[in-house]
Amino acid sequence: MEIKTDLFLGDCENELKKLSDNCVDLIFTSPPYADQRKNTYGGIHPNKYVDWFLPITEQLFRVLKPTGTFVLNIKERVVNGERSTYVLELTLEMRKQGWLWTEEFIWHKKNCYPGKWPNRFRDAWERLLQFNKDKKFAMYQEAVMVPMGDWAKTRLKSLSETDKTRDESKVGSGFGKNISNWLDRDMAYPTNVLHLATECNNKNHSAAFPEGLPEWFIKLFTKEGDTVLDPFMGSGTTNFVANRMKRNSIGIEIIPEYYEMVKNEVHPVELYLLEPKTKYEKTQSERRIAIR
Amino acid sequence: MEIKTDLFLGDCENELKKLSDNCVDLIFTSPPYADQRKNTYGGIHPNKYVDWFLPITEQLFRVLKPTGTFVLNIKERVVNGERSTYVLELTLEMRKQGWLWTEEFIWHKKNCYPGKWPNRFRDAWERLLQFNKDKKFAMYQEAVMVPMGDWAKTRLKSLSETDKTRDESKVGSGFGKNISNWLDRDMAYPTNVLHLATECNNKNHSAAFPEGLPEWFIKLFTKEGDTVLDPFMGSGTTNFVANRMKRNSIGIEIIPEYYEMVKNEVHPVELYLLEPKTKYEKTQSERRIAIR
DNA sequence: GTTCCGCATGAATCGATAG
DNA sequence: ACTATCGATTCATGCGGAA
Repeated sequence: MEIKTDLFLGDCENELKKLSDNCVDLIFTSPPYADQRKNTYGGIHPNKYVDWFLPITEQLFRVLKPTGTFVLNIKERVVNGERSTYVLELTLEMRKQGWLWTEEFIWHKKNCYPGKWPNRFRDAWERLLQFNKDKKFAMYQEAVMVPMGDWAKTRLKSLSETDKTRDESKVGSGFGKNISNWLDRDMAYPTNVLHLATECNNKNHSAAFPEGLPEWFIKLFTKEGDTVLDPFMGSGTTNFVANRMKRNSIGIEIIPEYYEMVKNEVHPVELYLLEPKTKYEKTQSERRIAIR
Repeated sequence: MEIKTDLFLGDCENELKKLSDNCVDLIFTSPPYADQRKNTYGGIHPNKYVDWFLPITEQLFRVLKPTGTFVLNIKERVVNGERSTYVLELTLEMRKQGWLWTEEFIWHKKNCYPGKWPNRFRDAWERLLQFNKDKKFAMYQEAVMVPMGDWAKTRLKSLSETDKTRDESKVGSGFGKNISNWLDRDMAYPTNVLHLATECNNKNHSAAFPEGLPEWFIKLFTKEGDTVLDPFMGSGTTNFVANRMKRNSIGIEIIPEYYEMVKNEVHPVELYLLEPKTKYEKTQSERRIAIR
């Protein structure tokens, strides 16, 4: 099976228009959060965020297959002592576009950013909003099952050592209580809470999320040979993981430095490049170059 | 210190009107979830939920002290394959009433019940929405500190140079300067993700949440002698915990069976009853009976 | 080979000060 | 008044080198 990685350099909304309808099985992305990453992405004001994002979700709706899934990793920031509401508003507006808000997964960030404030604790979670076009969508639950033999170990591992210490310090939390219920099973299904640490010691590139995050959703919502799209590619984590898992992938990035970096790191045999017309003066079909 | 537990039997909105302004330090409650089925307890249709709840939150706003906090335990149900949006809408509408949406805590239900659906995993989390009247509110962070991770033990031996230089070089957020402040620290501040198991072995009453949940928020947002309100008392978990923790509490319950059950279980010395006027034909002040 | 231990760093937030 | 910048504060993790 030949696996392709198509990379687009340019504005997300514009580049998406070059994709045909119903061609993507999974969209997994983490857009720039409002007023964050100002130094790189310029920062969208919380009040403008929904207006900025809706034209993009409209394109995403178009390119997603009817059986496909859109997973949006996002978290609202604190402004003036209060959580911004743009994620809530965005969800409501996306439903008006036809999206179904199927589920909300929680990414529990085991090693969240430190800090202390008089009225707030550390923020240790982010949203993973699942949207679909149709009530019927592809889902391969078995692919993310946890082997039962390792269940206790894995489950305990999912709660970090620190969490365990804290559990034991509580009275009667009895974590091992229900393990006996599972002894006669081989595999267990996971829940909608994911326990993952952020990757903070990656020298080359600092990804917004760990590889385990897209990996889990790629397993769950696609099979080999399917196509994964990340319209805010960044350092390309989604695309690298998709490639490794034998899924085709499409990445869109507006910052040339990131685009170049990903382009150079994707395994050449499996890379297709689509650069802006202005750069090479080629037609769209000509611009699809397979490097071998 | 004399600790009182005031119980009201009746409709939540009506009973709340009997309370004076700014008299409550913490509101902790888990309202009946929206339900399509009619004629069940709390069988409010998802489409009507916001309209039904807003008059109640208006009263809650009135009775809460300016320094007080409202913690709402809620989770939207799945209706027709989709998550209902009433919690999102409620949050937005409450802000129009003057509430500040300060924070959203996650209750990770470690032992949620097994189950299998073709397009959905087990729901292992619920929201704990924190609302305030003012940016300044009472918060006792030290009361909920947790054991620090093991890393601290080894960390303290070294006092490496980088810890100091990082601050001097001013590279983003620093660790450095005041390492001596926490040299002997063995406790850390928690995050906004709570790991608690549901209580499944409670014979008498099936509580919506484990005692650890109100306990944590009562520790965090009140001190001894303060007043806690649960406008949807149910089996009285909030009130029992508050009482044990030497906080006054108020409970409102519309179902007589629940009301009677809680009334009989609260320690008599500390119980004040406020029953509907129609039942005993007494004035409000007369109805305040201390049983000793 | 394990285990241990040092270490960089991460979608942060608040309050004060400056333009 | 209103926005922009800056300093102060704080944990946990996985990697890699050492024991």
